[in-house]
Amino acid sequence: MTARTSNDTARDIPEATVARLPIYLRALITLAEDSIETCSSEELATAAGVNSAKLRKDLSYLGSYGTRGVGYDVEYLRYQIAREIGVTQDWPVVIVGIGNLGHALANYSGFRSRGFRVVALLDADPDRHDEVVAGVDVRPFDELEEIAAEHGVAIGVIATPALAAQDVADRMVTAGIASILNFAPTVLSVPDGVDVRKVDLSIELQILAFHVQRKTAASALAQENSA
Amino acid sequence: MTARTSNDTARDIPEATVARLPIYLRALITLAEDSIETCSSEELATAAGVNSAKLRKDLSYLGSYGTRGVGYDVEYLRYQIAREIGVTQDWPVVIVGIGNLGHALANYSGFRSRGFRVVALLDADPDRHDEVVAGVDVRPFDELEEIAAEHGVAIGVIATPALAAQDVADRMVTAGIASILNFAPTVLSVPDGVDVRKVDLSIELQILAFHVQRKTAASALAQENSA
DNA sequence: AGGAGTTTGTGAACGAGAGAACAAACTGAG
DNA sequence: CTCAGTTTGTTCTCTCGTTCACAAACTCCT
Ligand SMILES: NC(=O)c1ccc[n+]([C@@H]2O[C@H](COP(=O)([O-])OP(=O)(O)OC[C@H]3O[C@@H](n4cnc5c(N)ncnc54)[C@H](O)[C@@H]3O)[C@@H](O)[C@H]2O)c1
Ligand SMILES: NC(=O)c1ccc[n+]([C@@H]2O[C@H](COP(=O)([O-])OP(=O)(O)OC[C@H]3O[C@@H](n4cnc5c(N)ncnc54)[C@H](O)[C@@H]3O)[C@@H](O)[C@H]2O)c1
Repeated sequence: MTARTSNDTARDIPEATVARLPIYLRALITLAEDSIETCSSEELATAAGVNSAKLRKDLSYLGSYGTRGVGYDVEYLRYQIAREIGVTQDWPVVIVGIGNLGHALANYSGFRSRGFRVVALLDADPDRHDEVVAGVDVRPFDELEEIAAEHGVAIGVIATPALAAQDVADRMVTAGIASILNFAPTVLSVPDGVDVRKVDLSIELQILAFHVQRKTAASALAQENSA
Repeated sequence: MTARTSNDTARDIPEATVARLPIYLRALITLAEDSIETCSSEELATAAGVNSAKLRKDLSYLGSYGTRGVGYDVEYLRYQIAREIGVTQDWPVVIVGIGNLGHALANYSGFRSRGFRVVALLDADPDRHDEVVAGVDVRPFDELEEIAAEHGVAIGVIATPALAAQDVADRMVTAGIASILNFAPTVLSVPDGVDVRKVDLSIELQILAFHVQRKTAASALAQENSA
C-alpha cells in the first residue's frame, strides 16, 4: 500500500498557501523586470503585501529554495513557483458566454502572459457566431465536447447568465473539464473531483458595503456619545 | 469609558461570516422568486452551497430570526440580512478605467439590482470622454473628487492597468473613498482604515491550474505504481 | 393536555492558519 | 580562523473558523 516513487517529497501544500503562490509569482516577475536578482523574504513579502514570516512558511512547503544570510534568487524562485503551480507551459482554456464579460475576458492579454491560452469562445446565441474576438472566432456551444477533446482543455470559464450556468457546467463536466471558473452569480453543483472557483463582483461590493456601514455607524455612535 | 447606546447588541460578526451573508441573501432572493415563504436551515444551506450548521451559526450572529421546529421566514430573513449588509438602499459607486473590463462592469445590470448605483465612469484617456456607457457618460479622471463629494461616493472600483492602479487608489483615498474594489493585478498600499478587496482572474486560474496539475500527477503516479 | 417529531441556536471539540520567536546556516571583515 | 551580522527554515502558541452534537423551543396529532 501507498507505494511511493523515490522523488516523492510528501508535500501537501495548505490551500491558503496555494492561493498566495500566484501573488508571490507576480511579485517576483515585477522584481525581475526591475533587474533585481536577489531579495530577502522581507522585501518579497512587502512586494506581495504579506507578512514575512507567512511568506517564509509558505515557501518552505515547496522546498528550501533560499540561502540563509542571503535571501532568494529571484529568477530561480520564480521558476520554482511557476513549476509548482504548473504554469511553466500554457494551459488551454475555453470561455463560454461571450457577452459583456466574455468579450472583456477574451480581449484580456494578461491571461496569455500568465500561462493560459484561450483556445475557444463559445456562445449559444447564433447571432454571436460570426464574430471574431481577439483573433478567436465565436463558435456554437454545441462544439464544446469536440473542442475540449481536440485541445485537451482542462479549464473552463463560465460567463453566461446565472440561469444557464448549471447547464454549461454539466456539459463541461461531460466534456472532461474538471476545473471551472464561474462568473455567474449562482451556486454550481458538480460531481466530486471537479473543482469550481467563483468570482462574484456583487458579493465583493456587498462585503465592502458592510464594512462602510459598520464604520459609519461606529463613528456616528462615537459622535453621539461625545455630545 | 465605553458608553453604549441601549440598542447595542455587542455584535462583532466574523469576517468569514460577512463574506457568506451575500450568498445567503442571493439564495433567499431566489427562493422568494419561486414563491417559497419558509425554509429550513438545511434547505437554505443547500441553496447556498454550505453546511447547515455553519449557516445556522452564521445567522445566529445577526440575531435569532428563525423559529424552532419551523425554519426561517424567507422574506423576513432576506430583509434582515440586507439590512445587516447595508443594501436596503443603493450605494453610489464610481468606476475608474473604462477599457475592456470597465465597459463590462458599467453595462452590468446586476449591480443595480443588488444595491449599487454607478454614478460615474472615469478615464484618463481623453478619447474616451465622448462615450456614453449604459446611460452614464465617461468623464475625465480629474473630476473624481468633485463627483465623489457631490454623490457621497464611498465605494470605488479600479479597472485601470496595473501601473496606474496605485495612483488611482491614492486619489480615491484623497477624495474620501475608503472602500476600493481592485481589478488590477497589483498590490495596493493604502492608509489604515481604507478597505481594499481585490479580484484577480489570473490568480483564480492559476489556483485551478495547480489543482489540475496535482490531480493529473497523482493519477499518473497511481498508474505507474499499478504497472 | 401530552407526546412524538422537527428544527433552531449554541457549547464544545477539532482543525487550519497566522504570527512571534529562535536556532541553524550563511557571508564577510578582521 | 573566528566572530559579528544577516536571513532562512521551523517550532510553538494563539486566534479564527468549521463541524458535531444536543438541549431548548416549536408544531401537529391524538
Ligand atoms: N458584465 C459584468 O461586468 C458582470 C459582472 C458580474 C457578474 N457578471 C455575470 O457574468 C455573467 C455574464 O454577464 P454579461 O454581462 O456578460 O451577460 P451578457 O448577457 O452580456 O452575456 C451572456 C452571454 O451568454 C450567452 N449564453 C446564454 N445562455 C447560454 C448558454 N446556455 N450557453 C452558452 N452561452 C449562453 C448569451 O448569448 C450571451 O452572449 C452573468 O451571469 C453576470 O451575472 C457580469
Ligand atoms: N479585461 C479583463 O477581462 C481583465 C481580466 C483580469 C484583469 N484585468 C485587469 O483589469 C484592468 C483593466 O483591464 P482592461 O482589459 O479593461 O484594460 P484596458 O487597457 O482595456 O483599459 C484600461 C483603461 O484604463 C484607462 N486608464 C489608464 N490609466 C488611467 C488612469 N491613471 N486613470 C484613469 N484611467 C486610466 C485607460 O484609458 C483605459 O481606458 C487591468 O489592470 C487588467 O490587468 C482585466
